[in-house]
Amino acid sequence: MTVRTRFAPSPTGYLHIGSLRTALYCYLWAKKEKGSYILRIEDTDQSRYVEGSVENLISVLETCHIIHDEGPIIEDGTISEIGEFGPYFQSERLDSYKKYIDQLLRDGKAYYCFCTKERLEELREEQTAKGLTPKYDSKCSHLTEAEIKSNLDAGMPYVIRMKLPENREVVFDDIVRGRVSINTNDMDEQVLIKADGFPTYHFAVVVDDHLMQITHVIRGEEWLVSTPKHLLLFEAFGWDPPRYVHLPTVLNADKKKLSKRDGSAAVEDYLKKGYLPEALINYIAMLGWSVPDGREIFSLNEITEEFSLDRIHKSGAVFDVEKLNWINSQYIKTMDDEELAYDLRAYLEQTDLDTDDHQKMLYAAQCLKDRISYFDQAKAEIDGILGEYRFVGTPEANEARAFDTNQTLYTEIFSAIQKLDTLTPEALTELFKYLQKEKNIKGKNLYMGLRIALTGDVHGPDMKLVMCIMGKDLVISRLEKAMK
RNA sequence: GGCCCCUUGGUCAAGCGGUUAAGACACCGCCCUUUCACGGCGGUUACAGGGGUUCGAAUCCCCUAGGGGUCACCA
Repeated sequence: MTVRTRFAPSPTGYLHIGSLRTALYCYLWAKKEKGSYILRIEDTDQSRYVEGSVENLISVLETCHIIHDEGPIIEDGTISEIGEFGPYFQSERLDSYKKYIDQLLRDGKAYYCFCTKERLEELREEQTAKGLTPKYDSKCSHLTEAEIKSNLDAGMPYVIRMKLPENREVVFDDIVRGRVSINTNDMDEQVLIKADGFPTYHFAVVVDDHLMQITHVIRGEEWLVSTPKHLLLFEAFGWDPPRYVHLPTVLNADKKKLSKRDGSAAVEDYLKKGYLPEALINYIAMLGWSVPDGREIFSLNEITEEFSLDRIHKSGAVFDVEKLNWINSQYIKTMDDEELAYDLRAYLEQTDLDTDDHQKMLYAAQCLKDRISYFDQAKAEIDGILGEYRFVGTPEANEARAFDTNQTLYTEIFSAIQKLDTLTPEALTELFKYLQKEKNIKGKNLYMGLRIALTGDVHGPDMKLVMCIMGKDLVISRLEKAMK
């Protein structure tokens, strides 16, 4: 049987890091097995719909190279669909849900419920007060046919609930969790169709996974305990259920579920900060999955080759930005200067560096390549070079000023630089080599003083590249200032 | 609180009855070096606790503790 997986987000905002991993694993498993990966939009809660979030979702997944075989796509700014199992928006599948809920109703596997929200709330309060687990009391399942008809005729609002067998142990074999067992007595008679006529997740997911011939449901751990309900529904219809794969939670540093409040839980945030999609995907893939030999840097294709569901971890994993930084820096190091210079443009626009000056951008790329972990850090580095000249009064800088004493040396550098047309690393290397030899001066004494004179700092990237980025004019004017 | 799930260093993790318990990030030290960084070398740090089973347990079973998830007409 061909493997078919699906990622089924609801369009309620940005794409969460944890969701990205779910999507990635769905994609990986489908590709690994030469199957299909489907994107389905679970928009059954109209009140939570966020304008533009579908478009955003699709574009973020696309930049991360997680491309679906079926589902909504964006062409020329408008949304259309590819695949033979559509529509892929649940809000457009209401006919299917209607058909199947009627079947359940006929078979006595579901029933109308006319209880008001007020009664449900009171019930909950009572149960909670008694220390019981809140749960619907099945009142409406005892309604006679005549009562139901008259309620319906009277136009009473209603929901449809699923009928649960009593005291039955529902057991299933989750691919990462193993055997999981839950008793129906601990379950609630879930609403399947809401008062507005829309299905709940629990109903829609079962109908759609069946109709779309999904073979593996790969989703977050938060669905683990509701899986028996879904299984019971599959059983009620006489359908074969898919295999289930419940992924461990992505945690924050406090070992709580990573959320918006932790700063960056949105994939877009990382993309904006200048993390490479390839690196992000690489890191995310390793959060909860690994290979025996310990390799950690993988391309998407390589991960696909190696991927297997049985190596997915059971316990939650803390999202560690430090490690992400390291992985991303590894990717940056493999970029060539042209590539890096191009990517850096957007991040350096607010600095004094002329991003249209290709040569200088190349110098910037060279000198930042193994200093930054992600692109956004480039700004501070360049500001440190070109920004406000600062003879900062820090103790560190003051101490280092001890080097800044050889005025004749600077005079010599000054005139040598003035003779150069433009500054190049080669020309500067030659100049400094000559000076070191002629003046018998230690590299440290030469460079340190120069660095302070030019940048007012004691730390920074390679001096020659710094000077090339500054350019002849700025170097000269700062030297003049330092010599006074 | 009920139910379900989880538990190897600070973090990600290898391990699936016999290992000196890998590796990576982070941290510390040394080397390289014009500083910082990069890189190289080395180091500190772990099987939650207690019972079993076994000649032998990180690996199997039980209990305890801790953590997480879930208990909506949200997904």
